[in-house]
This record gives sequence, structure tokens and C-alpha cells, in this order.
Amino acid sequence: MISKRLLHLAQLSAVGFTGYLIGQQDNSNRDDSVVVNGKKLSSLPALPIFGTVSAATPYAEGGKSKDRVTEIMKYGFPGLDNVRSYDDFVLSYDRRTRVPHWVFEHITKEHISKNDAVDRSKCDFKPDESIHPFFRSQNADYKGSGFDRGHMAAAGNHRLAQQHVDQTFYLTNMAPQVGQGFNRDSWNRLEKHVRKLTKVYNNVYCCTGPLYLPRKEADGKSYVKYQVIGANTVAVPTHFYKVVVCEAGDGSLHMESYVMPNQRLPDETPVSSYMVPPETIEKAAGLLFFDKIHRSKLTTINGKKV
DNA sequence: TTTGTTGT
Repeated sequence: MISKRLLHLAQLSAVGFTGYLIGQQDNSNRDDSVVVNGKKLSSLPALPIFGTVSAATPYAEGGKSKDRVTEIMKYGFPGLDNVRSYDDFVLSYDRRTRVPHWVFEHITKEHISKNDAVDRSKCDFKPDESIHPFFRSQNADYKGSGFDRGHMAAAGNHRLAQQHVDQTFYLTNMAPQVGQGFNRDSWNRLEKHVRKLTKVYNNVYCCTGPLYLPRKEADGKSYVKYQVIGANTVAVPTHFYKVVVCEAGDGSLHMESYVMPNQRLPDETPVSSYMVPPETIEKAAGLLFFDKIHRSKLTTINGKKV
């Protein structure tokens, strides 16, 4: 049933890729030089032009979190739209849908091991003030909608510090998910599967996000149709994906990629039956996953040798 | 165990 749906994705790919490439090109024309008293000065790091912002700005905490972003995003950004970094995950926010495009995590044994200093029950779902109010989702949007506020970066992957778990409860990290049979069951099983990978692999890099897949309707034409909830019309994705890369002790890399429909799913269906080729997700999402890894450097994709 | 919502 899933693969049949995914066959209808060809139209989406052109739009996604074109938009992404235009964004890239704009960045390359950037000119950081500044004109002062008719003279053009380049902004060298050691030579602050206006004196208000200098290279000597205290950087202790900021430097630390910058290193963490580099670690999490080691294998590349899937896209560059409205990127936000938090202490232990990074996301790209879609202002049009009020749901993230993608959320990136780097998970190890240490990140998921039991930690008495961290208590999930102390966490509150909270709007993300860093998003413009026009585009910010609110708890009220989800209330009474019948949908869960489903984590993209799972709370259980961030147990190193209370602040890390707290930040996964920002609504920027949420998407409306069917509760019974999906978020609390099949999707939860997929999240547990990803955590279990840290028992076998030293490092697990996990990208999670929504899909809005076209469906053929009675008139024979394909349409993308999705519900929206609340005053801020938060989009209810038709599907969710996960693309995972695992680093083994010998340095070999293993990719797994999944798509699950946002609906009540049978408990007996194994997680592995939701595997799809990563390219299918890339075309549907308009994103490129792990683009710093040449696909020939992967030892396996979805359990099969490359 | 982890994933959540609702009503009092």
C-alpha cells in the first residue's frame, strides 16, 4: 500500500529540488564588505569595523554549542530553511505549515542511558518564542484536535541533561500525529528501534520529518490533501520519515530509511516493512540527506549491501 | 518503558 502511494511522487521532485538550488545560489553572491567614509572595508575577523561587535566577544558557552551543532550536522544539512539549533538537536522550521521540515539528532549510548537527574514529567509543551508570532504554533492549536503533539526529536534521545529534554518540548519540534496506533505505538516502536542501534553502533545520526504525499482521487488526478488544525492552521502531515546513518567501530557506515503513514497502524507489522529507498524520501521532501557521504561509501542501505 | 490527552 505504501509503495503504491510513493509511486506518485514524480511531480513533487522538480519543485523541491529547484527551490533548494535557487536558495544555494543566492548565498554565493554574498558580499560582506562595508563602506565607511567612502572606503570599502572588508570585515576581517580581527578588525572590527564598528567596534560594537568584536572577535573578543565572550564565546565560552556559544563556542561549546557551536561545536555540538557541527557534531550533529557532521554529514550535511538536508536544507537551509529557517534553521534553529538547540543544545542537543537541530531543526529546520517550515513557517507555511507550522511544522518542521526536518529535525537532526546525534545519538550515542550516553544520550539515552538512564539518568536520575532528568525527569520527563517536569517538561511542558511550549511555543517557541524565536519564531515570528505569525508563524508560531500554540498549544491551543493542538487542544481538542484529536492529534498528539508528536516529538520529531524524541524526548528519550536527550537524557544527558534536563535542559536537553526540556528543549525537545518546544512546539517547533512537534507535528500533529495520530495518537493511538501511531505516535504511542508503531512510531514509538520505530523510535525505540533507532535507540537500540546505539547498542551496536558508536554513533547514530537521525533525521526525522513530515511528508505531504499526493493521492489519486476519484477523478483520476493526484492531489496533495492534508488537514490543518487550530487558529494557526498547523498542517497534519500525511506521513513521517526517518533517515538514519550509523557509524560502526570499524568506521563503516550503514543507512536505514523509513516512511510511515500518519494513521492507526497494526501492531503486528514489523518496523522493517516500512523501509523505503532514501531517494524516494528525498524527492518527496525536497531535501538531500547525508549529502556529505557519497552513497558508495555506505556499506549497507536498509540492510542490503550497496 | 515511552508515547501522549483529557477531565476534575
